[in-house]
Amino acid sequence: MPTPDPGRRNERARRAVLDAALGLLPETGYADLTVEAIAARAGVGKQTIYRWWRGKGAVILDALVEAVTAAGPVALPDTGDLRTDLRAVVRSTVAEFADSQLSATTRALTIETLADDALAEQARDRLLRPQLDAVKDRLRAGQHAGQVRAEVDLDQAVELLFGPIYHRWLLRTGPLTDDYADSLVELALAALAP
Amino acid sequence: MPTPDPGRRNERARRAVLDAALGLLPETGYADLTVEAIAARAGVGKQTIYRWWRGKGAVILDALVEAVTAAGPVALPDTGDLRTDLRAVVRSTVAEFADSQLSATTRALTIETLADDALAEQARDRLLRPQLDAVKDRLRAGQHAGQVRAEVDLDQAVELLFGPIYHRWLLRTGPLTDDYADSLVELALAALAP
Amino acid sequence: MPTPDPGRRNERARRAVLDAALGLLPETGYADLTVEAIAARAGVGKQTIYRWWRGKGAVILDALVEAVTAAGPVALPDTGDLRTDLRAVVRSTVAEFADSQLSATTRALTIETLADDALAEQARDRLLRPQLDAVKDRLRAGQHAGQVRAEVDLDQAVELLFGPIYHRWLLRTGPLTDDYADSLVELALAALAP
Amino acid sequence: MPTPDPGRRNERARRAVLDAALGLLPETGYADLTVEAIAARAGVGKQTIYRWWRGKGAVILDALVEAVTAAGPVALPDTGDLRTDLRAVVRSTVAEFADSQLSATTRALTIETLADDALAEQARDRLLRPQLDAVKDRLRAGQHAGQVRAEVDLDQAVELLFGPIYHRWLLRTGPLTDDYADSLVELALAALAP
DNA sequence: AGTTAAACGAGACGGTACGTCAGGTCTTCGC
DNA sequence: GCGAAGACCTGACGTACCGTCTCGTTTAACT
Repeated sequence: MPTPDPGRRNERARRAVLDAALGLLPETGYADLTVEAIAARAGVGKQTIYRWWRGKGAVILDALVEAVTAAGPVALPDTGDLRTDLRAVVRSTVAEFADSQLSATTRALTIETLADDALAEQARDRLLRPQLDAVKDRLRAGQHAGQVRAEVDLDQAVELLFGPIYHRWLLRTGPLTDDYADSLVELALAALAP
Repeated sequence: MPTPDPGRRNERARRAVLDAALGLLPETGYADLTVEAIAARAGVGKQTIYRWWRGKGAVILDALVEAVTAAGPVALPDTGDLRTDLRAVVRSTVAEFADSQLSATTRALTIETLADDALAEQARDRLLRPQLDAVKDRLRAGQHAGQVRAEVDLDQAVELLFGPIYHRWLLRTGPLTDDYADSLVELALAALAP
Repeated sequence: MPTPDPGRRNERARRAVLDAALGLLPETGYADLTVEAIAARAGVGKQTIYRWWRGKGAVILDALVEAVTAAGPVALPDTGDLRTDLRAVVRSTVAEFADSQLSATTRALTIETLADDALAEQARDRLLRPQLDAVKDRLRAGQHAGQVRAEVDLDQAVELLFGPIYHRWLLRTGPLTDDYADSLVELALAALAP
Repeated sequence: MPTPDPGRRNERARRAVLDAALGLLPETGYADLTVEAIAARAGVGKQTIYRWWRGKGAVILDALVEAVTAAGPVALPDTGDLRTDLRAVVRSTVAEFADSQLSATTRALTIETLADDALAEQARDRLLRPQLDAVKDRLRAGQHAGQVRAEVDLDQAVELLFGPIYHRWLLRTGPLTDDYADSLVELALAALAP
């Protein structure tokens, strides 16, 4: 089965599949989402899906990447005040996890990610990395400005900011509110500041 | 067909199911684990599983709770030095996530947890809470000893310690080593110290 | 996959499948008959069909055998006059092939028979043999009565009577009427008579 | 999209398709023969097959007609001795059905013929009729020579000769040997002779 | 000790979705 | 504009498990 020729790919079919997948996700939930349903909704043969994707996980990932990249490049505001900027990004991240609609999507992808290493890599590099890198860049600027200790590993700093959110989201150990976001930023700043 | 009588439950069957589940998990991976396979391996009728559990997720959860509880009550050392004690617990947690065998189990439970709220609660309360509470207790002691700021929310403090590990584990963004554990503790201590 | 235990077989499901198959056959034609449709019509899972039969051919065969056996044992009249008796059986056979309903069934089975040796054997032994043997018995009686030459091979005699019908049916080279049946009997008798 | 212009037809493609079909037939058996496989083997697009033929049945038929007509016009020997001449043709027909290679082809065509009336006509007229007519001609000569009763319907006579062979072949009720052919001729002659 | 009702093993059942295969149509090139 | 190549939609294939439902067969509590 020689890989199919991407040059001959039907763009309409591709779009229809991605749209159908994104549309079905909140309706049925990820666990009950089936390739068959995506194909039906998209008006596409199942084979057309299996020709271009490895399964529903890959479809969802592509759909999300598409949706995110369509939103344009990620960039953090740099008001000069690190606290303000971090509050903005952490608040919006917390809100994203709190939103049941968006959260469903994240949940879907996380499940698939846990079961498929190749997919996990893709999700990390194509979806999350740009987000995380943007934060990292802002922190680097803060480092140059003397608001973050020079010896801090910025990757760890990013994880310090977002890891607790994942923890609370996965374990449902507390509310995901703006207040929570703010106090999280305070803790993180305390850890990073000179 | 009301709830079956737990008094008449066959202990041997229960054990066989839990053992079979735990045994199959690393062999097939969680996604490919089936109730049918568990029943076959356990030499048990499928109905016996469905009589006592809601599905494979519930079986796995029970199996893990059993395994953990067998290990005895959780308690953190209190050497008086907070840094030392936290290093110990964070190192061991990181090691647990790094171990591919144990990690598979965690992965399994996380997947099920993401797809089933009731199960998530159970997992949180019966499996994780004891762990987290132990750490929280140690931090409270530190607070009394003046090593942790009084106004710090200890739940958040715990999340600050373990959240980054989840982040790194889920996203595979870096190595899970003792060094990493130590520097994580440093960051956290910086955040918590007066 | 050790053969399933026939003792546990569900008779209702068996009947439903056979009835559905027989009912669908004239509606869709054999070529367009699908296992899926049989299962749906019978209100049965596909697996239940595949558990007990090798495919649609085997189902149809069973259905026909059942239908034929239900009609009771085959026996030719023996009026003493061989010509009369043969005319009766040949006429009815010709009529059977002429009838588009019955013919569809025969056609179905013949197709499957041509593509599956094991099925061919079954069809021959369970469906046709009784018919042919009955004729053979009648011819043997004629032989004893001196109406058929002693040295004639009775199997060949039977083939001489029915072979031409198959020929005309397969090749559609002429009408299948009572007149045809009668003149066929005349030819055959001329061949067999002393 | 009316019928394509036969003038522009690519002869090489036509030949390749027919050869591929004939070559694949004994390898895969008729039931498992696919248009896709024929196209692949012939190095031809599927559409090229569907443009010129209605399906695999039509391809096979054309291939066989081609093969037979290539062998030149059919003619029966007329040695003056009807028995001798019939033995020759019946023996060769029996041998043809006995040969597993040739038989596969006949089987293929018979299946298709049973499922497609239009094809059945074509097969009868273009493939079989010449054969049967040749025998009929020889019988007519015998009739003129007084070896066959005048009132015998020659079409039926032909069927009397070949029908039993079909019967035995379809039902696998006995061997297809020269001896069988000879005794079949004897029976037929007994039926036809004055 | 004998009775009886439940849990048990086994596995057939009606279903749903899987991932594959081929059918027949449509589209894109190159000649 | 035919022909090659092959992607497309369709729909059946045969398989794997689901969770439910009988079946006898233990097994353990109550006569």
